[in-house]
Amino acid sequence: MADRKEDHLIEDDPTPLYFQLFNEIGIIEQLTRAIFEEHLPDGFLVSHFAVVNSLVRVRDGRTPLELARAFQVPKTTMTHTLSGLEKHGLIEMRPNPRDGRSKQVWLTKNGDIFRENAIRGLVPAFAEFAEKFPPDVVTGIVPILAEMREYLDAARD
Amino acid sequence: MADRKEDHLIEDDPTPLYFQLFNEIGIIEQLTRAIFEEHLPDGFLVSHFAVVNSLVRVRDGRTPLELARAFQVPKTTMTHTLSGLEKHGLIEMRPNPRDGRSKQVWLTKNGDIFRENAIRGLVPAFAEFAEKFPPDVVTGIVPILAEMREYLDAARD
DNA sequence: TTGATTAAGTTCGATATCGAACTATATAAT
DNA sequence: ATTATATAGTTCGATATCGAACTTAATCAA
Repeated sequence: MADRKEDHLIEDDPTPLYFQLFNEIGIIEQLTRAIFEEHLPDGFLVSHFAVVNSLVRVRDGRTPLELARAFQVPKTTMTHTLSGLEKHGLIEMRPNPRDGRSKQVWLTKNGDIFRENAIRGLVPAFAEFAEKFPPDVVTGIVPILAEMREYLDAARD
Repeated sequence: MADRKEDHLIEDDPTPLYFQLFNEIGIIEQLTRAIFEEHLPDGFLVSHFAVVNSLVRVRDGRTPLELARAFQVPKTTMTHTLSGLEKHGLIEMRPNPRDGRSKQVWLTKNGDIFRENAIRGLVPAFAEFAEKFPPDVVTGIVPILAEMREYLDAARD
């Protein structure tokens, strides 16, 4: 029979552990978003960069609704984000030839330059972080985080 | 001399790895916040719960500014959050006997009940999550996340 | 076809976040 | 003591997020 300490440990309420997990994640998100936005030109948010980056990394020509789903934001939010990008000339909205209700989002030359500058601006911050948390440490936790993200995403009905 | 593959690996640009880290964290935050708020009474946000929880877990009687610093939000945001909590009778604002400019935030009985109900409502969601990600897995990554949080917090000038 | 339903995107209204400016009080300097 | 400076909190204005309702076009049914 296990001793009392062990009994206590296995029966201990795990709730605070999960609270801590999501709390740490929430704080890191808040801090990194602030750092991120410090390194973007004035008036640009992470949401702007994320969309532009996705247009390069995945592909452009997607519809606003596809982008809204990719980022899991309401389509009204995506309308707003895209209008900001369009106003700054980083994207072009064209009619969707396959659907008269729809549009396509295309990256402009300036959009591409914006992304490259943004990434260049961020690399030093990453480098500093990487000194303290080298790639192998990050590689150790990213797969679990990705699993959690997938699980939570799927659980979202 | 290391072979080419290895050379490639050690010289490989780690930037995408760090992008992914913060991206996964950002998505998890977004999804868990949504889940969290689904389980709170209508009109309450994570920020409300977080403050009430802190008043129990740390202590009440702290000033709005102390709370703003604890959550790393501008004091104007804390004013807004506290006014919502006060309007619902979950906290009481009293003058600070040590400083005529300042106030103290005290939890009410209803605030305590609110917190207990909120936690009770969240436990099932945690339990489901815990089936897929048992405590030992979470224990494996929380310390690193906590270290990252501390580092980023300290780096914030 | 014609009419009904569904879907893409926008507009509108409500609220959260946050910086700048303001008010009132405390602290420091002389 | 008087004056200058700094601090706690609020108010105000700008913008982001997001749901509801709306417009227009596509699809489905008869």
